[in-house]
Amino acid sequence: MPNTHDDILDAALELFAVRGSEAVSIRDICERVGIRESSVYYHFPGKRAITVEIYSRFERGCTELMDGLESTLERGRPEPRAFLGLCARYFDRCLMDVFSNRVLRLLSIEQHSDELARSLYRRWVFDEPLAWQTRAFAALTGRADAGRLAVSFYAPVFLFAQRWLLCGPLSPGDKAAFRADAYRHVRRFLTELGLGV
Amino acid sequence: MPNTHDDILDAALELFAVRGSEAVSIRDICERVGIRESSVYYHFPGKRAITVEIYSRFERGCTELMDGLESTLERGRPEPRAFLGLCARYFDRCLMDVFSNRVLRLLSIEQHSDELARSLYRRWVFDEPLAWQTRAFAALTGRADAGRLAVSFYAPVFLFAQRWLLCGPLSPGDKAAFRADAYRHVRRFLTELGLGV
Amino acid sequence: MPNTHDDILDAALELFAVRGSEAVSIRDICERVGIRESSVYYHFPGKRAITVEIYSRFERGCTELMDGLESTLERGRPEPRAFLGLCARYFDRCLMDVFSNRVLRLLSIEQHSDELARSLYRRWVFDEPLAWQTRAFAALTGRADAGRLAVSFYAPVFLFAQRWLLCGPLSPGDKAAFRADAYRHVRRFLTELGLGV
Amino acid sequence: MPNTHDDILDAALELFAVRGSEAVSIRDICERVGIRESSVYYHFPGKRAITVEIYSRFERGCTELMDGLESTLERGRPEPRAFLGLCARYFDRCLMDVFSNRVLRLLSIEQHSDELARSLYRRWVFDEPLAWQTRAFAALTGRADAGRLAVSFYAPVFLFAQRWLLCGPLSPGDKAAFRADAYRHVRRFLTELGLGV
DNA sequence: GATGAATGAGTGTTCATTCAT
DNA sequence: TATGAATGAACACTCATTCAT
Repeated sequence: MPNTHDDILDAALELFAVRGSEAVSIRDICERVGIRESSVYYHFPGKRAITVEIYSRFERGCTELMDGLESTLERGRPEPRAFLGLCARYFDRCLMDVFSNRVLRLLSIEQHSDELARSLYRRWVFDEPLAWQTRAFAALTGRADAGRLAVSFYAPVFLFAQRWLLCGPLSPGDKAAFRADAYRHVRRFLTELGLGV
Repeated sequence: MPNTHDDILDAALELFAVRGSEAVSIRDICERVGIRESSVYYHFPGKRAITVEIYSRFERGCTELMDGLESTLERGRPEPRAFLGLCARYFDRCLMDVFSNRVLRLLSIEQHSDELARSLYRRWVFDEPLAWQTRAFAALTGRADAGRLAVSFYAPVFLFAQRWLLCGPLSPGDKAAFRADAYRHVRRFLTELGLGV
Repeated sequence: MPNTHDDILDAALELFAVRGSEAVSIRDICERVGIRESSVYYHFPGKRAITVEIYSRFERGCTELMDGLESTLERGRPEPRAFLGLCARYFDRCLMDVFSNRVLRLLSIEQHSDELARSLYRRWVFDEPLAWQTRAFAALTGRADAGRLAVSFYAPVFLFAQRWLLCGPLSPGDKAAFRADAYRHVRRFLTELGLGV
Repeated sequence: MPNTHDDILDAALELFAVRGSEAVSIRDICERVGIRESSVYYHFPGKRAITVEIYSRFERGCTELMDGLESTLERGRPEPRAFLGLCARYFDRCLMDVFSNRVLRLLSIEQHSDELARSLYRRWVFDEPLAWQTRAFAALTGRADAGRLAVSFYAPVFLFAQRWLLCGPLSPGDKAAFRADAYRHVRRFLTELGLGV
C-alpha cells in the first residue's frame, strides 16, 4: 500500500533535518519521493503544511511518551530499577529514534526564526524533561531540592545527546558512544544518591 | 570612515544567525547595509566567502580567548577566586558577546550540512571547553577524575547557555537568567569541591 | 498543436547562428517564442541542452542524407547524370536548407571554443564530404587519384558555399549566385573528366 | 618598455579569436593583462574600440602585404619561381602569422552579426586574394579565363587553410599539414599550366 | 597611468505555486 | 491521484561602465 502522503513527509523531514525547511525545495523532496512537484499540492496545501504536520506528529509522539513515563511513575513508589528503564525508553524513543532525532535537529534550526518551532523546542527539550525528572527525583528521594537534582542529572544527558546524537550525521558509532556515556552517568548518579542498581 | 566590507559581514551574520546562510539572500544583506547587490562582489568573491570570513574571525577570537585562559592557568597554582574570573570571562566573551553568540547560533544551524561548521562547532562548543576545564580541575584539585568533574561542571553551563542564550532572540532578561543560573551553579560546584569562594 | 519545445529550438538556432550560443541569452530566445524565461526550464535542463539537441538533430539529418547518397552510389555503376542529382541533393539539404545552413554557421562559430562543435564541424564540413566524393570519383572514373579529384571538385564548392551561403544573411540572391557558380563548376568539372552531361 | 595599450589588444584578440568579442568580458581581458577593469578605460573609450583597433591594425597589415605582392607583380613579366615566393609570403603573413590568424578567426565569428567584420572578411578572404590571383594568372599565362584559373588555384588553398589553420587551436602539426597540402597543390597547379618550377 | 568603489542592467537558473487535464 | 505546462518572483552572480582619487 503505497502512501504518497507519508512518503512526502519522510523525504521532507530527512532533508529538513539537514538544511532547515527554508533551504529545502519542493523539487528536492519530490526527487526523493519520485513524483512531480505539482503532485505535492494534492496532498498538502503548501510547503509550510508539510512542516506543520511533521511538528504535530512529533508532538503527539512526545506527549504519548511523556504520558507513559508519567503513568509508570504514578503507579506507587518507584524503584531505581524502574527509573533506569524509563530513562532507556526516553533515550530510545525521543533521542535515538530516527523520526524524533530528525525533528529535534529541525527544531534546533527553525527555533531561531519560527515561533512554533521555538515553543516546541523549549517545551520538549528543556521544560518537559526537567519537569518530569523533578517529579521523579521528588518521588525517588523525597528531597526538597529535586529541581537541582534534575538539572544535575539531565544536563550531562543533554550534553551527550547534543554531542553524539544531534551533531553531524547520526551513525551507529555515535549511538554507541552516547549510550556508553549516558548510562555510565545515570548509574553513577543514582549510586551517589544511594539508589544504586 | 565607512567600512563596507565589515558592514556586510555584520549584516550577514545578524541574518545568518536566525535563518542560516543558505536561507538568507544577498539581497537581504544588501538591504540592511544600504548598497546594491552587485557591490557585494567587489568586497567578496561570493556568498560563501562571507560565511567563511565570519568563521575565521570567530576562530581567531576563540583562540585568543582560550590562550588567555590557558596562560592564566599556567601562571602557578590557581586559586578558586581566579578560576571564577576565568569563567566570567568565558561567559562574557564567548557566550554572551553579540558576535560570538550569533556565530554559535549560525554554527548550530550549519553544522548539519557543512563540514567546516561542524568541525568548528565541535571544537569550540565541546572539545576545547571540556579539555580546558579538565586541565583546570586537575590543577585545582589534583584529582585523577578531573575529566568527570569537567563534565559535571560544564554540562549545566552548556544547558543554561542553550536554554537562555542560544534559544530565541537574545534579550537582557535572558542574559540575566543565564547569569543567575550559571553563577549559582559555579559557586555551588566549587563549594562542594571544598573550593568555596 | 503548439510545440513549445521545438519553438524554443527554432528560435534559439535562429539567434545562435548569428551571434553564437554564448552571446545569446535565454531572454532573447523567450522573447521570440513568446514565453517566460522560467518556462524554458520545463522543456530543457539548461541552455547547453538546447545547443546539444540542435547538434544531435543536425547530425541525424546529415547521417540520413549521407546514407542516402551512399546507397544511391552503391546501386551499380553510377552515371554522371545521377551524380549531378546527388550533388543537387547535397546542396539543397545540407548547404541551403534553413536548418542546416544555420547549424553550419553556429558550428563555425562554436568550433573555436567547443570540442563537440569542432568534431561535428570537421566531420560534416571536411571529412565526410571529401570521403564520399573520393568514393564517388573512384566509382565514376576508376582512377587511383580519386582523392585529389575530390579536393579539386569540392574546394570550389566549399569556397562558393562560404562566400554566398555562410557569409552574412542568407538571401535569395545569394542562393542564386551560389547555384550559378556551383553548378557551372560541377558541369565543367565533369566535362573535363570526360563525363559531360 | 611596458605597453599596456598593446597588452590589452593582444590579450583581447587571443580571447576574441576563440569565443568572439561579445562573449569575452573586460574582466577576462584584464585578468590576462594583470590590470583592473577600470584601467582599460584609460586606454580605450570602451569595449568596442578594442575590436575596432584590432580590425584597423589587421587591415593595415593586409594592405601592406597586398601592396607588396602587387608591386612585385608589376615589376615586369613575373616568373613562376617568383610567384611561388609570393604565395609563400601570403601564407606566412596572412594565414599563419599569429596576429592575422587570430583576426581571421574573429572575423569569421563576427561577420554574422557585425557589418564591419563582414566587409573585412569578404574583402580579405575572398575578394582581394581572388582579384590579385586573377591579375597574376593573367600576367603569367596571358589567358582570358584567368578568373577561373584563380578560383581553381585559390579554392584548395582556402579549403586547406580552413581545415588546418582556422579550425581548432593552431598547432605546429597543423601548420606543417597545411604547408604540405598547400605547396603540393601550388606546384602541381603550376606544372599543369606548363609553368613548372 | 591606474585603481578602489560602486552601480543598473542583465546572466542562467531555481522557487513555490497554479490550473487544466 | 497525478501531472504537463506554465509563471512571477527571487536567486547568486557577471556585465560594461563611471568617477573620484
